[in-house]
Amino acid sequence: MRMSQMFSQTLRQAPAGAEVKSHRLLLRAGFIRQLAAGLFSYLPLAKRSLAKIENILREEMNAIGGQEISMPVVHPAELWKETGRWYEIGSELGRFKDKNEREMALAMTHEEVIGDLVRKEIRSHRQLPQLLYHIQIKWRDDPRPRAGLIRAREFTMKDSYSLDADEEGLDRQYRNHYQAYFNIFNRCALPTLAVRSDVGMMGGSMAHEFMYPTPIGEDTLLICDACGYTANRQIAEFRKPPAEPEEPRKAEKIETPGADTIEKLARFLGIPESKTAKAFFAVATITEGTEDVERFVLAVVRGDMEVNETKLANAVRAKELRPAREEEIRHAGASPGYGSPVGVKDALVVVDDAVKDSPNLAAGANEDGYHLINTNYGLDYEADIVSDIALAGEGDACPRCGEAMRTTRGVEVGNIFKLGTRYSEPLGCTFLDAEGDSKPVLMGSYGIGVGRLLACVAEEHNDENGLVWPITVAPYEVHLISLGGGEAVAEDLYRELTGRGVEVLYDDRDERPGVKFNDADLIGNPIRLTVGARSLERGGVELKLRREQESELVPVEEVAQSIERRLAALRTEIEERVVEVPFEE
RNA sequence: CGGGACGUGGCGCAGUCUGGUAGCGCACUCGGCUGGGGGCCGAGUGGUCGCCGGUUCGAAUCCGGCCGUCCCGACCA
Repeated sequence: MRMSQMFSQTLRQAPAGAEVKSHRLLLRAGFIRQLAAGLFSYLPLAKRSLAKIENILREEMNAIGGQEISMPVVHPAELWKETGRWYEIGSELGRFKDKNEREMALAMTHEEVIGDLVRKEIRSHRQLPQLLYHIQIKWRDDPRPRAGLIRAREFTMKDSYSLDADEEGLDRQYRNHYQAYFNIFNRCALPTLAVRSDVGMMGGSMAHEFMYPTPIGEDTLLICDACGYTANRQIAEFRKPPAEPEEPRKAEKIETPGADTIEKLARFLGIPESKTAKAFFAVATITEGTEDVERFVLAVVRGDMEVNETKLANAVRAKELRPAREEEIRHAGASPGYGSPVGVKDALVVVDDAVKDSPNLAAGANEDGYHLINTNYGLDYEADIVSDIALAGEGDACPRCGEAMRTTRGVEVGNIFKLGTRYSEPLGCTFLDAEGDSKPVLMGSYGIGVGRLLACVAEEHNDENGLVWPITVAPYEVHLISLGGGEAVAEDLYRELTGRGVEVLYDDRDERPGVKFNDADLIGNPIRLTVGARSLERGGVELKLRREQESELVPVEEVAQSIERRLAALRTEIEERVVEVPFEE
């Protein structure tokens, strides 16, 4: 491609509002343009990089038996009503009516449509297993799009769906994806971690998220460097520091004026926070039968811990969970700042397992200005549910090996879910097994955000001058610059290299050298060739890797060979990153 | 949805407080010089100042409403 004819232009300054590095650089280098919040156009450079990523996705999906299909972006509402998601999902689902006033949905994901295909096509266990995938646009009306391509409203996703007759088959497909995803991210030179995760709106029994660790990430991860345990904070477990064994004493009400936080209470009583109980009030939306009801939830953790709202929501099987308002708390007979399960009515009481095993805790008396000392689970109050509902944090002990864990932030670039029968049952996706019994198909779903992946690669590979693409994702392999006196040789080289199948971006513009060098650095193709009177006098063409400082002088007639050698080396480097990864459950 | 900020040529911004006929840098066009890290000189093109309404002799500027964009939070895969 000749830059004199290329549609993309570089920008000296990034538009205001682009704060994240990848967003700024992709904008500045002419890869993307924003149309509206969370909506982007992909210019030629981005389109080329995306095509490369998509090909990697295809290769890895095909390698584990995937077959590519394509499903619509617009779906009839009926399908989404069948799985219940039409009602479960809020404004994030795009809805509209067609000209006949039929309700339609914009695809957020494609479980419903796959399910519809499966129930129409799959009848026998002989047709299983299957792995179908497509690369398609999704619409999620995110309440807050941000960070450019990292969180867009319209985005392209590779999603695959596995269909199996039994648990072993589903497990195999899940593990295949686990490895394939590492291969994909390694081939894109993007460091990632697989972490155990919450199943969220997808439903199902097991899920992993593939996280690119970066401070701009929106998720918090817990990592144990000693044994390799990794988990999203939403579900991360940890070993809770055990309480000192004591004989339970009799609860006693005492005056604690102004001690409406755990910190103040502990200081007032002269005890550690671990000797107190913390109450958290929430209202959960729970589906009972066919109805959604709101339940008041009183959660209790030990004073030295925080409530994990995801764990709490899962413990009560809530569809939604929000903090309670003061009047709701008072209505239940509790008192904000002085709350505990003792004496509250009409509350779903959830107690963290550590509270159950910690004797003689100071807890609220449900009366402003008063606490109870020496409360004991089982003596002073009971719970509807005892479960782990505590939030893991920096330094907490690993649930597996007990070593201190650390936290880091991450961007989710992919996820894998064992859906089981979450969709096949409501949609009636059944098959006849070898015994002639009708059984629901076991499904898995596996997603990778293509644009987000591109943005993460950009986020990882850049320097103060611009992007530094890995060879597998770069829009072009070679950036050829002609300077004064080098035009004729550059033209010849451009013809020769493209003739040999090398992807060359050729800066044939009448620009000053500084402009050309800066644009080359900004765009970030891996190899730069510079031809000018000065280089020719010294005996040839300058060859420089984007990521390195020094250039090498190559005689004109050896350039093609030299380029091919360099490209092969860059590819080998990437291939060496692709290794087998042990499955961490 | 809660909090905050911003909206002025393609991009980055000033002007708004204190109302008086819209400006700077970059980009773009033409001419000339220059020619290995965003160069210089000269001449130009381009803006209903987000939209609607109000106040006023007069509104980018003051007032009200709306829309849009970004950031923090809530939410979410």
